[in-house]
This record gives sequence, structure tokens and C-alpha cells, in this order.
Amino acid sequence: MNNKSRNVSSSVIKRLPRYHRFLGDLRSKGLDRISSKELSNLMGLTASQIRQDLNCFGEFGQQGYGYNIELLQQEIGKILGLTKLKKAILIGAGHMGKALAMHFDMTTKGFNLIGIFDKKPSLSGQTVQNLPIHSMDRLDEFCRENKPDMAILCIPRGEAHNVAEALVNLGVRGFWNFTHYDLSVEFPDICVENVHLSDSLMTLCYNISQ
Amino acid sequence: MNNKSRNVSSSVIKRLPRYHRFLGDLRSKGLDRISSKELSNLMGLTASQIRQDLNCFGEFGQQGYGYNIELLQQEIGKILGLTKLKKAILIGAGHMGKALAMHFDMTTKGFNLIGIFDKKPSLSGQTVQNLPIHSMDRLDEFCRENKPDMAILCIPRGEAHNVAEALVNLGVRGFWNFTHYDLSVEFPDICVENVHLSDSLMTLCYNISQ
DNA sequence: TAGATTGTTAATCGATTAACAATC
DNA sequence: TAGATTGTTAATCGATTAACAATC
Repeated sequence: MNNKSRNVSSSVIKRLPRYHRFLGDLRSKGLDRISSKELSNLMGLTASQIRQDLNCFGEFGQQGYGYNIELLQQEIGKILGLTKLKKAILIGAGHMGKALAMHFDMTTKGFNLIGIFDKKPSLSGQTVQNLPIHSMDRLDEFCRENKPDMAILCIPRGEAHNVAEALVNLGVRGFWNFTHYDLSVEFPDICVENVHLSDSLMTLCYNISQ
Repeated sequence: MNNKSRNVSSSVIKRLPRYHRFLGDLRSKGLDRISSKELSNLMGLTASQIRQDLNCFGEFGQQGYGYNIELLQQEIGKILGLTKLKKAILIGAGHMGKALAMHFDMTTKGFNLIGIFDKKPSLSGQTVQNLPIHSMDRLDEFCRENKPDMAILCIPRGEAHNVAEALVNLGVRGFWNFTHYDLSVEFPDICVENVHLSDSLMTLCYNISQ
């Protein structure tokens, strides 16, 4: 990785996946190069911002030419860490959990799903995407053996605290958090990415109401 | 509604649902009042920010006392527009769509789900939460009759553009967008709230990789 | 070479934090 | 009244945009 400076602001980081996606689109259209100006028009940003963002990590362009699309996408992938797959487990195999396990390709986003857990005994033994659903009793043993890096929390809010605490103690360093529980206040050193659907829908509600 | 000034920044708006949630928690613990200082500790913010945020909309506190929890939650609910239910339709009844329709209470977030559509003929006639799944052929007629305000897009990315365009022409003013397609560039006047799961997971990947 | 476009510095804008008078 | 805490103004900080010299 090519980080110039260590601390890149989270505003910049959150734009990287979107750059990655747009560059992928351009690539699949068979295009080779693009200027920051053209890309900015496409994405609804300023060219300045794109250049600033990229320069947090290195010099990927060429004066007078622009950026090589394939190269730039690969570089952003490397920066994001997509190339080195990390191990993820899913806690909670309800509708949301199953939907993620079955229809969401995590391997192109840096993760390998290696285990699924649910506290409901009736689910134990079922398989989703060739992975058996384990009982929660086996979580401890499984984590000690397989050392997952990240856990996807698709459980009711009331269970989030205890499950998260157990997982942190078992070495899990990040959560993809679908519960309505705020893990980041409690575990400031752990990486948490929240998918707070309620918050998102309420924000939409506000905007539509205006 | 009590908006002092018209244009409240989106940074502020995006914090409102979280305030609403924390106030609900406090309420369910039977508490009556809280100061901005106490709330800031709980939420991991500064007291200043909380007071600044709230003062975009009115004066809800009392010097020397703090804020009445129940009252403040209600006020924030009103500001967000949760009290007046808007009509939503769901496009795409795959795993994600079904999970939302079955396990996500939209009525507490300002929306009423009034229709479900899927292009797959085999799903037509099935019901989810007492709502029949309609064929996409019926979308036009349904919208003219029922005038939905918002559409939840749980469809493949390739279909997003056409479906969204049709819905905008039918009067839909907002999208809860689960596709990996950027609607906001194309429809700048329409409210779009994106749930880009891929982007979210990649961001987590970056943070874990550091 | 001339034109285009980068990388980077400087200027602007907006958001967060600090401070404090007003007041319950 | 004295203590607490708001609402609000001023100061700071960070992020975005503009400008331009460097250079392909």
C-alpha cells in the first residue's frame, strides 16, 4: 500500500468505494482513460475533490493524460484492502442474515464468509450457501479455531451488547452492524460499520416531508 | 413544524434519527429529563453539538433544567415527519425485499407499505404481510390509483434506471435505494436515500485493514 | 512545441467546539 | 438566592473548491 500520510479522513475513505464502482463501470464499457474532470461530471463531484482524494494515497495520474481506469481501480482496491480476504462470520440467520449470505458477494468486498450462527435450535444443521448454521454454543470453539476478523450482526438489538462483547474478547476486530444498537460508543477501538436502516428511512422521511 | 430557518444542513438531519433513538431508550428506562451534557456522554458527542443541532428547529430545553425526554423525542419525531405516514411501495420481492416487508416496521419511520411488485411471474399472487405481490405490468395502474410517495428499490442494478424513471414520471418523490446504482446523479430533484451495502462493507474492509 | 491535465498550494466555505450571558 | 444549564455568539478546525505551476 502506498499511503502517503497515515491518517486519511473518513470523508475521503467513504468516497473510495464509490470511485471503485464507477471505475468498474467505465472499465466494463471498454474505456481506458479518464480525466478528473470527466469523472467528476459523471459522479456529480468536483474535479478538485477527486484529485485531492486520490493524492492522499499516491500519484496515480499523468499530466496531460488523466488516469488509467484499470490501474486506478486496482489501486483503489488495494487501498481499500479488497485484495486480501478477511474472515467473516454471520450471527443471526433470519431473513436479513440469509439474504446477505445468499445474495451478497462478499469476496469482491474483501471478506470471506466462513461461518453462520443462530441461537434458534430449529435452524441448526440447515445450510446456507454450503455453510452449516451452527448453534450459538459453538461460537466460542469456532472462533478459537478459525479466528474470524469480522462479524456481521443480524440479531435483535437486545442481544447485540452481549454477543459483541463476547466476540471482541474472542479477537473479532470489526462489526458490520445491522442491529439498532450503537456499538461504537461502547467499543471505541473496534471498527464498526453501521447499517442503521431505521435511521436511513427516517432521513428519507424528513427529506420527502420538506 | 417549528423550523427556524429553512435550510438545515444534512449533517444535522442525519443525526436526528439517532437522537430520536437514544431518547426513546431513555424514555423506556422511565427517565424524565436529561441535560445536553449527559446526553452527549451517552452518545459520544459534545454537548455543544447537541444544543446547536436542536437550535436549528426551536428551543426545546429549559435553562437550569435540561430537556424533557418525552417532549423532545416527540418534537424530533415531528421534525422528521414521522407522524404523518407517507405511502411506500416495494419493487423487488427477493430475499432483501421480503426481509424488509416482513421484519421491518416502517410505520414508526414515517411510511406505510401499500404495495409490492416483482417482475417474476412466479411470485405474482403470493402475499407478504397481507400484501399481494403484483406483476410489474400493474405498476402503472396502481400508482395512478394510489399515488405512492416513495419506492423501495430492491432490484438488480441493471433494472434500476428504467424502473426509477418510470416511477418518477408516475409521481414518486423519493427512493430508498438498495441497488448499486446512483440515482441521485440522474434525478437531482428527487430524494434518494442510498443503502449501498457494498460501499459500507468496503469501508469496513479499509478500517479493519489499517 | 502546444494543449491538456495533473499534483499541490492557497482561499473559501461549512461544521464543530468553546465560551458565556441569559435565565430557569 | 445560588447553581445549573440552556440558547447563541465567537473561535477553531477541517473539508471542499479554486488556482496554477509542473509536466506529460
